[in-house]
Amino acid sequence: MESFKAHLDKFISINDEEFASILTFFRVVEVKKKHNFMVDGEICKSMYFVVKGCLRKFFVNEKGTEQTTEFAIENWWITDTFAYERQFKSDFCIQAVEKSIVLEIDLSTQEELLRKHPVMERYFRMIYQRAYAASERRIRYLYEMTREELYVHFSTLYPWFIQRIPQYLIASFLGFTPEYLSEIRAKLRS
Amino acid sequence: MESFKAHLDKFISINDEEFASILTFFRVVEVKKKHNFMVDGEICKSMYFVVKGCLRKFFVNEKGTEQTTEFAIENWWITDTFAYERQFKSDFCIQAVEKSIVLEIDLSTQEELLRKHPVMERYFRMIYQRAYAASERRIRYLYEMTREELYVHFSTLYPWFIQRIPQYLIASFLGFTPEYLSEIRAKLRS
DNA sequence: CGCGGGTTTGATGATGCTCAAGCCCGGTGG
DNA sequence: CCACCGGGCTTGAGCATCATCAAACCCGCG
Repeated sequence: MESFKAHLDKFISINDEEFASILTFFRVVEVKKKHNFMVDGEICKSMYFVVKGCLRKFFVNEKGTEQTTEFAIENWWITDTFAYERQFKSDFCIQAVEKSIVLEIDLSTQEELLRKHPVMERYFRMIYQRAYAASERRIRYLYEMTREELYVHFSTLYPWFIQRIPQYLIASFLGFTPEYLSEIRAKLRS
Repeated sequence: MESFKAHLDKFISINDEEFASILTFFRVVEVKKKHNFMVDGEICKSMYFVVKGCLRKFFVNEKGTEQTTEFAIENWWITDTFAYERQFKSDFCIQAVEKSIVLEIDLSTQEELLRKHPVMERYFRMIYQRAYAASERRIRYLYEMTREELYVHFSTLYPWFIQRIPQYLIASFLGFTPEYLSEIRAKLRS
């Protein structure tokens, strides 16, 4: 869990004992590809921090196809924030894209953690601030770019990610059909 | 500023002296319609809390039309979070849609505030968490719904807002042209 | 009364989806 | 080792959604 410590160090300063104590609030989970952390219709109990691997969040639209709205790779948190905060049923699923190692925490444990370690209040403030900022930009891109531009932008920004993830998930994340992605790629190739 | 106190009370508990002290970190700004709080290309120095009125954030796309990405009404914060956090140039503008009263705070003052009143760390954590959750849902809607559905959804959820704001801004916010909004409305009318 | 910003209408065309089919390739069982 | 899946990627035809452009209209306001 050194990578989690290194991650925390980017936002707050804690010593080793403190970190050890903080760690006790989390549960380490190792899962293989396609493992479901969360299923829609059930209470969103936990949030997940990716130590290694990759998760995705998706929903099933009225046509029955899975629509990916978020990926989480190393050092990212993922959950259905709205449902988590209120302990509601989620209408999302969270699934492992690869074999992954994840830290899990549930709401009451997190509250306990925040009480015992108020510095974590600052940590989560910064994490959410960052997440929100990313989200703001993402929304802008969705407004600003055509599907083709989205793909080009994404693949130049994260070429390694394109390699790592199957194309139909990329298409699903960018909000279009695999067929159309295929067309775009063909066009770019020529 | 009782409304700001009432707003804070929803998240944290503070007494009157504490609130008075907190208030000193903010600057109260009264502006009229069309006032520009932020202009693109300039450093994003502050964040803004709307006490009364309505602000919007927009950018100008390559065709020269303004694209609204966010509204802030009473009890909402608004800024270019990414640029604010890093004190970068913003590529957004923030403008008053109506005559408004706003609380302004800049980054170093906010840091000072957080140092003096650590409870505000918790407040902002919750604010960002909420904002992020809203953003997540928004992204889902953008994936899930057609433009027409977006409009119907928005106008049933916030009918009073539709009254309050000119249509071309609604269209801009929902990501389509005023012409198309007009068509949708005509269709719904019949 | 005329001006101008906002809304409406309609014709035309691009973008991106649907559906159906074929292809490629790695894995599995015989 | 080969035959055969079957999942994912590709191709193409046809179609819906939505943008563009131009024009008219409406109405509040100076």
